[in-house]
Amino acid sequence: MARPIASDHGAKQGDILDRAAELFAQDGYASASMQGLAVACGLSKATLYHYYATKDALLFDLLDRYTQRLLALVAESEAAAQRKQLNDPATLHELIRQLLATYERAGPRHAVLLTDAKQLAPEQHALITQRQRDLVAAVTRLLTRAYPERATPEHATALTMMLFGMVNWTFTWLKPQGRMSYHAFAELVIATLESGLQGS
Amino acid sequence: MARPIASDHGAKQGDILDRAAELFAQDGYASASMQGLAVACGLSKATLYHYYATKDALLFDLLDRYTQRLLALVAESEAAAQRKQLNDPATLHELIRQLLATYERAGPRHAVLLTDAKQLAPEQHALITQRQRDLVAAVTRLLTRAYPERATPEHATALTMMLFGMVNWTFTWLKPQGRMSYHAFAELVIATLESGLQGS
DNA sequence: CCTACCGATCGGTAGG
DNA sequence: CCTACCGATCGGTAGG
Repeated sequence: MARPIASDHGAKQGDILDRAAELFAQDGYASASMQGLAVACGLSKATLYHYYATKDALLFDLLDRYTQRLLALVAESEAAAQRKQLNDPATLHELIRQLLATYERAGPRHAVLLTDAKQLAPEQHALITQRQRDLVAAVTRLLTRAYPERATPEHATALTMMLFGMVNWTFTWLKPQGRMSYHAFAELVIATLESGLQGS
Repeated sequence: MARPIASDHGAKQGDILDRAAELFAQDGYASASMQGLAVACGLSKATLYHYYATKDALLFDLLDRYTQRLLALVAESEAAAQRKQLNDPATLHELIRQLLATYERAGPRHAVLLTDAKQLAPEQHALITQRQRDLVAAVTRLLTRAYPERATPEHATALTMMLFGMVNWTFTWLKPQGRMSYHAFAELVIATLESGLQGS
């Protein structure tokens, strides 16, 4: 009978991914060494290689899980909006709040997604890119329903990318425990979508 | 008597920086090799090292020049606005058009600035970071004058970063020669700042 | 402007 | 025979 996998195998992988996200976000994937990651995890390099066969496999698992989580947020937000019987604009606003709440806890992962996905092998890179396209398509759908007059077929994608810009750019400047909270910033984004920056 | 510097020394440096921006943007600074850059430039590696003493010095020159250019845009836009006797919102809109027109031709440089500045030595990194802070401060000033009711002291920085998000994020999706032009996108950003996404 | 080559360090794997 | 791990070192390649 084969010996079962240690019960904390998955938990240790999760620990490694947390450390890797921090290290890769700080130094860049290519510059970060597996030796450095092993030390950060309190493991020997050989033990680290027990959990991930290659450095690439580690990066892929990190981005695979994270992009799946982001896609799941869309479904969750739509479900929550239906439960609360929200209208279309309110459903989009709910997703914006959920996205920023996620970014608040996933800053390093988001930085790695944006800067290091291109370091993956072409096939793996394509899979992650497709996930991001699916996310954009889902948000475009919500935004088209929320603001049908402005989000014409001609402009819907550009407006979606404008929204992703506002929200995703936070990884460069917004910090948990900073003066401006992620929650307050979400409301600022929503208010700007609603009526722009002119005084009321 | 010291041998004079070749008259095309500066021009060749410019060529190298153009190729380096493309290569670094594509592969990442750490993963791109000086050998690969030399080949892309049609030079031997030794000749490349004639123009830049180290790989770091090349990256620094690239980002030093580019951030200086971005800062100069603010001064130029303000001068142009004064010449045309534009009001405060129109002055900010002029800068948004100028920024996007610059990004249209500097896509690779912008990608390198956003992803690889952290690879510089701490002192050089600090200088580039300060340039970006100066740029943010200048835009915050324009935005506060343009939209004084919304851009309160409490919210001005966050709104500025929201604007930078919309505009800077283009490096991930907007392409010269694509369906949506940089000029059209600038107008979309301006319209959103003016009145949001609700139908008029 | 080239070929030849260095000291250092990388990702990944061996035996036990 | 398995797993979970260690100390040591491999071949290959980077910047210079």
